[in-house]
Amino acid sequence: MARTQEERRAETRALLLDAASDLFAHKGFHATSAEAVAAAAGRTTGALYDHFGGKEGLLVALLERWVERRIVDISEVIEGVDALGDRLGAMWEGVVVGTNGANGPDGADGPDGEWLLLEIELWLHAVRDPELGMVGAERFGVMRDGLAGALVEWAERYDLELPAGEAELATQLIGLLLGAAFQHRLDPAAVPQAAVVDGLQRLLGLSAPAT
Amino acid sequence: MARTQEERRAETRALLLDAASDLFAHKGFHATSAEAVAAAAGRTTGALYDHFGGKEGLLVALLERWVERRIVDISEVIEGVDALGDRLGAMWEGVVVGTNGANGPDGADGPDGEWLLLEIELWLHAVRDPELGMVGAERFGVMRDGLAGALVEWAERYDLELPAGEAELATQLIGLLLGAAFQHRLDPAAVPQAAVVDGLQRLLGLSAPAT
DNA sequence: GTCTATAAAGGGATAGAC
DNA sequence: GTCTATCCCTTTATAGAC
Repeated sequence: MARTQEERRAETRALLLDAASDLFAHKGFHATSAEAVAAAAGRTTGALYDHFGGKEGLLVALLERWVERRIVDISEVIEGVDALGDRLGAMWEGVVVGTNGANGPDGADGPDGEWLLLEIELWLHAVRDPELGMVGAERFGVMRDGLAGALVEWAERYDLELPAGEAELATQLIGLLLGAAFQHRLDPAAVPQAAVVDGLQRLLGLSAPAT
Repeated sequence: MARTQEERRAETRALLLDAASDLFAHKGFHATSAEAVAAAAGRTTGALYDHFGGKEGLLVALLERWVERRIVDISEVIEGVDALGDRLGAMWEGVVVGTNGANGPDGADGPDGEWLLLEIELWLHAVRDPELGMVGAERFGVMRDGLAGALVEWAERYDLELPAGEAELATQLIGLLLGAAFQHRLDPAAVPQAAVVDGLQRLLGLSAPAT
């Protein structure tokens, strides 16, 4: 019954990270107090300092986790292409409605697009701090590589010719997804899913040629 | 010689706004103290509170200014199209290397891409606060409309057919520009100008068709 | 209209109890 | 391993001088 110390410690760590993930996304790093994070996690600041050494440590841990997250999803989507439009649509849904890592062992949470919020929050910190910047650069590198690889496989399987190098294409697709999500968040009606999917297809050279 | 009170007041206001623009971009809103803004502007907090009522007021003022900025540039660029690639390249340069409003009457400043930093910083605040969110939505609406109008003119003048509605195209072009800039900031080498211009052209239906 | 001095609050970090 | 209590610093905001 009684879990080991190690299990309990791991759980506390996870709870703190998830709480921080939520709060940093919704309120921002500086506007979130260490105590608020601890409280949201059902722990106290003592535990937080023991695990992460401070608020900054929490941010670094999130950044490291950041590198791994959502990469699988974004390239998996391309994989089994039946109707490309549907798949690209799902990809877009994932970006817009995406939750961050807060959905731990215990299931659903974070219905809104908090993924994007955390993404931007972490990006800002990565850009402002050279140390963290390298981590951020790595993250996007991994994302691009993953998507680029998926594009190559996809092109081979269906014997299609990519309109540009796969690395360049990956950069553009991710760019459009992010930039569209950016606008969508402020004004969803102005960025319908069809517009995004349409743009992605055009980038892939799949548009219906003009009349 | 002695300027009127009104002139001096306007100058103080401008100095404070420019200083806030810089600091909010580079350090973030919450990490910047009101006193730091005042000091950077060569004034004191007393003046700041008199003009803006507090740090929050400074943010709101910046957001309002935000709506107007950079819109002209982004659509002007499309206007006199000789070599489209060059123009799109200039557009990209403007986004990446762009300074914010800190280049007041006195000339050059802000060599790096602080425009993007402020853009993201303000976006985050706009997204988190419904009140500010409407201002942000307006900003992007105006940007899109401006670019959409320019696209229509451009298509008519050169008798080209746009591959999608001008509103949709504007959304996509701005999206790609932002998303690419986003990646570029963390890893410039991974996002060469050619890749961005190439993507923009493909979105405009101007790519060399696949073999 | 702007500055100086100060009050009041909030948050990060630590030490020691349990 | 986690919690409680506390110290100290920073920051916001104001009140009154110039």
